[in-house]
Amino acid sequence: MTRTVNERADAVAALAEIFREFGYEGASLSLIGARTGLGKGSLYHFFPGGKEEMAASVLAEIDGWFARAVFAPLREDPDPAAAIRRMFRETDAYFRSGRRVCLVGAFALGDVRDRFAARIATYFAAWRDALADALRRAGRAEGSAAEEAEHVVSAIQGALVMARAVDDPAVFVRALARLEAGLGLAEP
Amino acid sequence: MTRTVNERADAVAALAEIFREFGYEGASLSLIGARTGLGKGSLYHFFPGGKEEMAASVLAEIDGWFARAVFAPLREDPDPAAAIRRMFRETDAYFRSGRRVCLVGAFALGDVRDRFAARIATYFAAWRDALADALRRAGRAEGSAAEEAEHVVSAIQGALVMARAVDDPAVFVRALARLEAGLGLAEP
DNA sequence: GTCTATACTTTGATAGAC
DNA sequence: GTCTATCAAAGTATAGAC
Repeated sequence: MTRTVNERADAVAALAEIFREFGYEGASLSLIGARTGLGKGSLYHFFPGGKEEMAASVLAEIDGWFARAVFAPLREDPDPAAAIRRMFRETDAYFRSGRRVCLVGAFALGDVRDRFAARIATYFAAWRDALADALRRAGRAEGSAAEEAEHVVSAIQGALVMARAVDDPAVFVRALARLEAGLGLAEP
Repeated sequence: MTRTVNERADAVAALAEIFREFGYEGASLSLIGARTGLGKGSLYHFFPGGKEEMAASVLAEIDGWFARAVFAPLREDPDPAAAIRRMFRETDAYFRSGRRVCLVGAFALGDVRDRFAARIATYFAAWRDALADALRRAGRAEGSAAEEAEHVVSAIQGALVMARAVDDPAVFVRALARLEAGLGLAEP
């Protein structure tokens, strides 16, 4: 039994890795079938909308994970500095210390930008705004918080690009450390 | 006469825009034919290796442009601070103030990463090392110059990703200004 | 050099048996 | 739910006339 997927949630998780590795156009249905161990029949049973619905489901899953694990704490944790430190920890873990790319960023640069434009924009804006909120609650001035948040989110993306480009995950780890230190939060 | 391309160099320039817009897999030969006004026969006359040779030629052209306009001055200009300021100006112009994506970065995240891995890595490493060299010559300590250069190059990439993701080129302009100011170079 | 026509493969997607 | 068979369309690439 080479079956690796038993329900839709498993399928979405597997699809995420496949899209990360091969991109949207590069992930053919035959490749997806081989990787998930699911035939086309099963795939279209889970995702009647075909490949586009598969990718949309993956993006929704990513969005949901970040909303729960990162954005919500940034907005709601009574200790905003702790929430920001947690953001860096979760980000490092999620991106496997630079060995995993950001699918949303890859889609933003790639051929499917327009197809998922709304969801891509929402993901980045939500991250930036949640971080700005935490910075404000931690005592930053309005304008400074917004600018700093935009910088951190965009620099994280850049570190993922460069880590992958030069094939050195340490680039990402160094960037996270530098960004966190640059915010000058009190240690717990 | 809808012909838009008269020689190989024109074809490479047109191909660069097409790959930027649609990605490698998304740029089909029929699309390329339609955009360049060249038939398949002409395309295979210019690029016997097919699409892969087209993309490789584009990457080589980009690499060459940056080497001449940015990397060489960073290494050779007797005034390293001026070369760094020039780097920011050229980068802003090249990426159309955030309206153009970096094809090398897009390839690094995308499905063709492995195919062009060597050239992608070289581009990023050359930029980082040339900038570190200029920073060193401008008086930075060894370790600080390398770290700062890595940060600037990766943050530029991230700003391009985010500008595209939220569809706001101003993100890129703000990032360049912040990075340049952060280097604390004397104004000319 | 450039075009048209075409070979051959793979794509995403559907239908129907079980 | 899952499989096999199959579809039409699009993919890259080649051949040959001009």
